[in-house]
Order: sequence, then structure tokens, then C-alpha cells
Amino acid sequence: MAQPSSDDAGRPAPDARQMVAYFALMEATALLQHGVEQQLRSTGDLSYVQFQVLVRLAYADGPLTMTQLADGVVYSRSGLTYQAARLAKAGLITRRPSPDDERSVLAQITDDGRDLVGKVLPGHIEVVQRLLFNALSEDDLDRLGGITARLRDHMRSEPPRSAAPRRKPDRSSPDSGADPS
Amino acid sequence: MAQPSSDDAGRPAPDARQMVAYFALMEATALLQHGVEQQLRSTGDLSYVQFQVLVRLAYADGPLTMTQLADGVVYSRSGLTYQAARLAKAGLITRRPSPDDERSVLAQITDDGRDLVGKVLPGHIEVVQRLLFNALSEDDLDRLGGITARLRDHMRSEPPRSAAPRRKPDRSSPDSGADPS
DNA sequence: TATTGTTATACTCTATAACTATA
DNA sequence: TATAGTTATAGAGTATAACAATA
Repeated sequence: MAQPSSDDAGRPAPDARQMVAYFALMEATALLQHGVEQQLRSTGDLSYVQFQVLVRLAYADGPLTMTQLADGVVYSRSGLTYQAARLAKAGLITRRPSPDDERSVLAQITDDGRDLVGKVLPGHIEVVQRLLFNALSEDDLDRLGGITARLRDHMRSEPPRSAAPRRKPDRSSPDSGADPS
Repeated sequence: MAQPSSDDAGRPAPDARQMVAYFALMEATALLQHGVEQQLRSTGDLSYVQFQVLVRLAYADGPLTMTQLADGVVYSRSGLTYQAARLAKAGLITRRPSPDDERSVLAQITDDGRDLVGKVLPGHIEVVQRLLFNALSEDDLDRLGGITARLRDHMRSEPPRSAAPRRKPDRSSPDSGADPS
């Protein structure tokens, strides 16, 4: 359990400061997620993932395929199938085979789904306001927004090494999947 | 769904910018958590919660009671009991009744537990380094650390209104806890 | 009575692998 | 063959409520 508070290489021991920031980030976001999920659950009986799916569909131009929907929302296909089945059962979305490609399924939000989003969103924003932004200055907000946007892009492009997820080439991906099977 | 994307006053109309920052934060941290959890799982067969418990015990001065351990780690007592049972079964911690207070249980990390933390931690730090800090400048790091620390403190002191956790015996609010008596 | 912790139970969620059907 | 999606299954995790024991 030796902690490298100081390295032989004379480095200014960045690890300690980094780890403090890391743990603060993890705890803060855990608290935020917890608060947000409680609001979604109590107001609309929705998990955060379900809320994301609904919001995506609500703001999409039209129906989306499951693959489009899965992008960034859930980490396995079956997970999305599960959630979509749940939302469909609750009457919040519909699913039908795509006319263009019979393999695909088009998911579309229903009027009930829109109503629910409309019902849930104000309280959602309010919680975020209270938990997150009430503690931030204007400067903080800009910085946090900039930093997290950069982080998001960075992590999107650098997936966990040990996991090798199913990269989905959207249109023109030069990446040729190393799929050992 | 009307959104106040713009306002005449210089200051307000924060919602659009705020929500962008919020979504960026949520997605970035989801990616970070996912990466970190994969490393912990593949390297040490640990969830993040279990890792937290182990680390807390590893750096604690001595054994901790379940209540001390639960602080900030898990959101229900039974959840901690479940995780502690799991860790004990794996031989990573021990539990024994406290001599001081027979109601309490003292949890203590074992040598195997320390070994596992020592085994997992370097890779953990490496993942965080790669996913998080490689995308951050020194300035970013300081700012993110400062902001998230403030956020954490803020959220700790301002629990979700609708949830009313056990932390505060607030006598005057008969919340929606459905306590018929 | 209040606090500490466990147990029983039920449920949500996620991932893997096998599967179907279409391209 | 490759892709889109579902299903079957299995396990992890969490919360609630009832419970026992101690303070």
C-alpha cells in the first residue's frame, strides 16, 4: 500500500491531487445520479435509462431504429430490448418493423410518452438545478461544461481497453473490427 | 416543450447552457464509471461499491462499524450487509461483534483483502489516468477538482427533497414515506 | 424506545450466448 | 456471411419491511 506521494523521478506527485479530484468527481456524480433517479422514479416511474430513451425519441425527428437508439444509452443490445419492451408495455413507445429494412425495428414515442416526458421534465430540471447548478457560479458552469464535453469526447473515442465493445461503424468508419471469433 | 433557449437579460436563459453541461457531465461520468468498473471486475472481480468498501477499510486506522462504513458508500443498510457478506465470503474482510457495543459489527480488512487492493489499485489508477486525466490539462484538473469537491459538499448537505433519507431526524416534515401510525 | 444490523422478499437491471430473420 | 434484433438465462444489485438484539 505504498502511495507514491513523491516519485524518484522528481515528478511533482500528481497522483494524489488527481485521485482527490477523481474521488470527488465520483462521489458528486453518484449523489447527483441518485437524486435524479429518485425524482424520475417518484414522478414518472422511470429509470434514468428509460428517461434517456424517451427524451431521445421525443426530440428525434421521427422514429429511430434500435441501433440508433442504443448509441450511447445502453451497453448491450439485449439491455435496450429489455428497456424498450418495458416502455412499450407501458404504452410510452411503439415498435414496428422498418419498411426499408425488414431486420430493423422502428421505435417511436407515443402521445402518452410525450405527456410523460412533459410531466417529468420540469421536476427533473428542478432537481438538477438544486443539486448541481445552485452550487456553481457562472464561471464554474462554463468550465465544467467545457471540461466534461472534452472528457466525453475523449472517452467516446477511447473505449476501455480490456473490453473491446462492439464498435458500430456509423457510416464511414475506417476501423476494421478486430473480432476474434 | 418550450425551452427558454434565450433571454433578453444578460444573465438568465441559463437553462440551455446548463442542460448541455449537465448532459455532458452525465455521459462523461457514465463512460468513466463503465471503464472503471470493467477494470475492477476483470482484475479483481470487484464492483465499484465493493472496491470502495475495501479501500475505506484498507486506509482506515482500524476496523469500522457497518454504520461508519455505510456513510457515503451505499444508500441502504441492507445493501451494505449484502456487500459485506459477499466480501466476507470471499475472505476479503472479517466481521465480528463490537466489544464496546454489542449491537455493532466491526468490519476489518484481511490480508487477502489488502493484497487484492494492492493488486487492483495500479490498474485502477491507470484506467483513470487514461480515461480522465489524459484529457485534462493541469488547469482543468484543478478546476474540476475544486468544482466537484464543492458539488459533493453541496449535495451531501442537500439531500433529494422527495427522498428524505435517514440522515436527519427532521421532526416537522411528515414526508411521503407512507408511515401510517 | 431508539439504534444496529440482518433477513426475507421482490424486483430491476445488465450481460452473454444462442437464436431467428433479413440483407 | 454479416447485420438487426430478440430470447433465454443467470447473476448482481438494490430497496422495503419485518425482525432480533442491545442500548
